[in-house]
Amino acid sequence: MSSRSRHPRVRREPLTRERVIDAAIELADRDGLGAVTMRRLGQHLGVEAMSLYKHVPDKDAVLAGIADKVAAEFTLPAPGVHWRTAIRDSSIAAHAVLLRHPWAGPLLESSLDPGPARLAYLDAVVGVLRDAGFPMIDVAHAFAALDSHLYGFTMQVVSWPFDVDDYVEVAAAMAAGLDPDRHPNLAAIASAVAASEHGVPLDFTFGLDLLLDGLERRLDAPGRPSPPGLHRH
Amino acid sequence: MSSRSRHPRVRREPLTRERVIDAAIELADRDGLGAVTMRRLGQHLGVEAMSLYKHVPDKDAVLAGIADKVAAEFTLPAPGVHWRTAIRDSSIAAHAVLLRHPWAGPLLESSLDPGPARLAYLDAVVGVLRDAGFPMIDVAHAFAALDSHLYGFTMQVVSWPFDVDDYVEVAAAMAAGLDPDRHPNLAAIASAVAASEHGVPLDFTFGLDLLLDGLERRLDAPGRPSPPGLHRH
DNA sequence: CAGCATAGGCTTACACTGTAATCTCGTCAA
DNA sequence: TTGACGAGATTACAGTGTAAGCCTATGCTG
Repeated sequence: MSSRSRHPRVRREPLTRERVIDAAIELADRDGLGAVTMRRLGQHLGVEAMSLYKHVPDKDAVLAGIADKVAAEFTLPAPGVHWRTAIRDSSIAAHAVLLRHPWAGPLLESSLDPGPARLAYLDAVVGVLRDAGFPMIDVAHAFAALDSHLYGFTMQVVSWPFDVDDYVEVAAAMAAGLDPDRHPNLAAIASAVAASEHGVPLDFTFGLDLLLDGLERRLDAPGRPSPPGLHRH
Repeated sequence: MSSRSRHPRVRREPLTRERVIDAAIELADRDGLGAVTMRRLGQHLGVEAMSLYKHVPDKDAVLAGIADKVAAEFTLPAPGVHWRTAIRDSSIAAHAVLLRHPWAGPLLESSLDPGPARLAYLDAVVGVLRDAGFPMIDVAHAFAALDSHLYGFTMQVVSWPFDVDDYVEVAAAMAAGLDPDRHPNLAAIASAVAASEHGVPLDFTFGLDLLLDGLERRLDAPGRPSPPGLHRH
């Protein structure tokens, strides 16, 4: 029986960096990153805004904190599996996480010094590529390309504010709004999407597999300065 | 001689949406997007903040305006050239433009309704892919992948606040700051980069060519549901 | 030429942001 | 019991976007 329970006064759970950051994630998930305000954050925790500063140096620290907590949701590439499978699966999982927290992409990609969770993820992916036998320079290149696809593609999808299921409907509206004389190709693609029942054409794995194919081929044909021919046009 | 010149009173050039947006671009290029403030923008134009609202509905319109003006700097894919060359060149050019305006990437990628310049670019790229003979669904996929790489990669590079030339130096500092026990692979790659004289390893064309290779192969081997085998692991 | 509507700038004001400085008070060690 | 400390509250300030209204030189109309 701690001294706390001896006092009948209702004492709310003490504030913590952890609790602050969790609350911030809730807020961001529910109302968007713009809703994460020191005052609203405090209000969400039943506390004045300035009290947060006892547990967090400033707002940037909150943002870095929630970014790294999202990175902690990433699944590390599985060890002992073919490098391609490991990377493919972890990339898809990371993409799914970023879709759950649509506000996190820019925070993660542009953070100058990554938090521990992101560092762990980076190290694991780089490790898989190294073990696969890629030369160091290719590891750097491959990693940059994979990460670019992850964040670039996710941001693209996220900027669609609509539910993924309404995709066909949105495409129809877009097709109707486009002038077919001025933008014939966009109109064509929009109406093609609108007419299809194929569901959502925004497939993360398309570009991912393109990259992985190229990397695999590069690994099989070493000495070649780049994928077969055609490098400079 | 217009009536204007008859008056000796120094009359500053009248405000314009165009002039507002140009000034905003100057501000953003010089001091970052965060410096683009209605008040500072007005100050830059010798005018009170509220006067801007006579030419622009709100700040979002300014942001959309400067985003599209950046898109207007893109080089459209050249017509009458092999599709791969056209896309490759225009992508590289777009990447260069985004490096000149490091703040523009997120604005362009996440703008809900693109401005005319961006629409023209999108239409041109989609047109090249269509003419190349890609089936419609692949056009959508290919475009998404290429755009993801463009913005994803650019954002990655841009978040490095250092001059590109100091890259080796930065890598050395990073290698020194990393715990080789906790992050052996990152430490290895950082020190490898630091030790090499290969200049900057962040090469936009690496991932780009990976994607283009895959697309080309896909075009040559139709009927195949995806690049050779290995699609699902 | 007289008069007036209007466009294009200015002033003020308000709600909201991050955060520095200070104050209060309950808890715990000596 | 005292005294220090630490967590929360209060107040205050500079800066943000922008709504509402004012003021005046311009240019059109009679």
